[in-house]
Amino acid sequence: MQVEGRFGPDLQNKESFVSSAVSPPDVQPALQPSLTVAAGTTPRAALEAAGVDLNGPSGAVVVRDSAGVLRDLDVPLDAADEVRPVAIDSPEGLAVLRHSTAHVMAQAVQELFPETQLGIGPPVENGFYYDFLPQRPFTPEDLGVIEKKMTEIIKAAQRFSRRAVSDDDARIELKDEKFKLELIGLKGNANASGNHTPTELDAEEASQVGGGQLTMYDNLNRDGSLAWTDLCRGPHLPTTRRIPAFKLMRTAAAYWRGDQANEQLQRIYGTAWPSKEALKNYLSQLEEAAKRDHRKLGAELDLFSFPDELGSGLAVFHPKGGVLRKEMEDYSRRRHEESGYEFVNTPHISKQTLFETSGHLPYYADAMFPPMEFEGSNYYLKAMNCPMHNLIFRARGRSYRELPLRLFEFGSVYRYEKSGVVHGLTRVRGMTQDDSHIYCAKEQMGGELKNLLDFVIDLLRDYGLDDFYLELSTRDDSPKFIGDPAEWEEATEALREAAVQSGLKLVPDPGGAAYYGPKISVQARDAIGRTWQMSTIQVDFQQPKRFGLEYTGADGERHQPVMIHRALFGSVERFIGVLTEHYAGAFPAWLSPVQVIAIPVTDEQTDYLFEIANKLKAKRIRVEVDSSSDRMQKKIRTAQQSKVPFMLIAGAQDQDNGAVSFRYRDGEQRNGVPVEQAVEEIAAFVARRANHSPSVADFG
RNA sequence: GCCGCCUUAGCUCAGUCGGCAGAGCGUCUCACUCGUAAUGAGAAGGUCUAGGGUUCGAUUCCCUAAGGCGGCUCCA
Repeated sequence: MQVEGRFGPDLQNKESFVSSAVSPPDVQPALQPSLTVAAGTTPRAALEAAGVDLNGPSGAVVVRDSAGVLRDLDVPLDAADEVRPVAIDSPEGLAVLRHSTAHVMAQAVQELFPETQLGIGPPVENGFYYDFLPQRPFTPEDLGVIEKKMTEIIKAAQRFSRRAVSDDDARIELKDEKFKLELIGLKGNANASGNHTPTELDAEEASQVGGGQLTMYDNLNRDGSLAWTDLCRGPHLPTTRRIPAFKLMRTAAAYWRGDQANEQLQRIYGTAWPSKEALKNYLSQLEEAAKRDHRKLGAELDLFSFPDELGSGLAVFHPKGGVLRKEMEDYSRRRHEESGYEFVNTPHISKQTLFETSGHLPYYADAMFPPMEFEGSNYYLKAMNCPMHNLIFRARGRSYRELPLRLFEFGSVYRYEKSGVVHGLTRVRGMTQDDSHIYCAKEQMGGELKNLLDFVIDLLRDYGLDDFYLELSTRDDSPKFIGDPAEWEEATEALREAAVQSGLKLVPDPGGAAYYGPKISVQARDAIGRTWQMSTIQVDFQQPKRFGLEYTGADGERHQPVMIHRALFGSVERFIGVLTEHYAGAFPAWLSPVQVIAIPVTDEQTDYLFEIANKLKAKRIRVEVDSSSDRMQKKIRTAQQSKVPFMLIAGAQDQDNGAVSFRYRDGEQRNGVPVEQAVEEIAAFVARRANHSPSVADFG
């Protein structure tokens, strides 16, 4: 169970991608037949007797016993049992492969850098890492040297040999490994005091020591001599020879046990695969992902940049990025208008007292830009819009007849993100949220949340994202969560109901709520399977209280409204980043900064194309005529690289016929289309907001 | 914020073991007028991220800062 946990949803909240591209989610490996292992014999013997493959790219590397525990092939079972082989290319087999490769890497590191202390070395999505405390940090050149040493170890076909040890013996054996000693101590604590101690091991640490009997894994040379040893729960590959393909990827720093207060270790990440080909595929998928990087495409397509003069995490949008942004916003505004939202505007700065009222200060002061002192008051750049929307609600008495009151704003906020976390458009210091706050009566909350979730999903689909799952973030018993538990319960249930009703997969996220209320977040998978957190919907009982928000009910009494926060894009910047990567820069025609490029075969057709361009412009199509002195082929290449959906090409023949020729983004062409028809086709395609690239098949 | 690496023309990158810097693409000019992914020739373009230090001399070595990249931590 713990093994599954390590590769399950807990990894999905990171924006680590490629995973699902490599191994599609929810694919179950074919169930292996079970085999009987006699008491005192090894699983290997049973597998060999049954003719199970133990060497190929799908060969078995460990077995799963009847209790669900993974076991080494060469460790005899105490009692007879039914086991199933676990193939190296199954999710669990891959984890074993990667964990064993991590051991080989640690062995190589300690051989090359004998003073190096060991941290932990678990498998992770697509690979593994091992944390070290070396004499000096690793350099990129070190990786090559370590890889070479690893190859030697793999060629030596060292056996992974399991050996049980007592805690005391382990302490003696590992007296020079302070981090391992700490893990042994933690394991002891966890056993003594049961669950949920503050020092509880996480899944990755548990893979080192396990919960009960400690075990060591000895790497034995073919002559039986000891090459290396590590404290480890196992299981492992039979021998290092069973590692078909690996590569060290990068070095990084990581805090011991993930805590900023602890010592910082040097981490090396690697990847390992059941075949050279699988490794190659993985690496080319990484390349594909790199090609889609919105930071790179943003520069290439002239969409946006991050001038140093502005400071880290502050983007400027160029004209082409501006068009994209405007189209996105325009459509969003229209949909909000149709769905009963009212548009408001609020300033970017405010006196300190507002954020005191809202409760954001002092909790979030260090995530806000420092205040400016002015006329005896401290002014803050706003990091959130909600307090200002609350003031709008409170500006006059409110009636139940006005509820739900839905206030919407493209609100710019500024957050003082730490320097190390700023990343392209997805993590910035200045952003515009498509922010909305909905005030409703408690009785309306359930229905409002359902409608809201439908609206959100529907709108995301219109932008071409169509693969979603939801995350329900709830409170745990941490003291950071404030408010009445009954209210939490009610809001959580309302969110859960809305989520269930949506029919989407729901992943629980206990403890992940905001301090003031539970939330649903919508995760979207992009074109190459990476998941991104998009929209969030949050229930808040706190701010209405703090701001004293109330409305007069049908009963003539004053009531406190429920407040729902929601942002759909998250931020406009981030959404543009995600869409850029989703479409690899080849945006849907309706969002494309330039929708049509007209290319004359010779200069003779330039004026003719300008006339056609005018007809398109009359239909609000964004069109450019390439009247440069380049040759036609070059213009086509340039247009292709700019990823415009439509190229219109005209030569003398087209001009004589009052026609024009199409070249679509996929390189397909359609010649001799009458001008009026061509204009209509383009305008119609853009108007219907199709998200796929236009091609011949669309216009038959 | 922490650790490591990086910063040379608009972009991608060479290069100088310390002696006034180079390519391709892009830009501009001229010629070519061509039917679906690069016509040819020429020109312009750099205080080598910034500040300080060492040195006869620093883009190169050292220090500091800024920005970027990869992680960690964080993400209301």
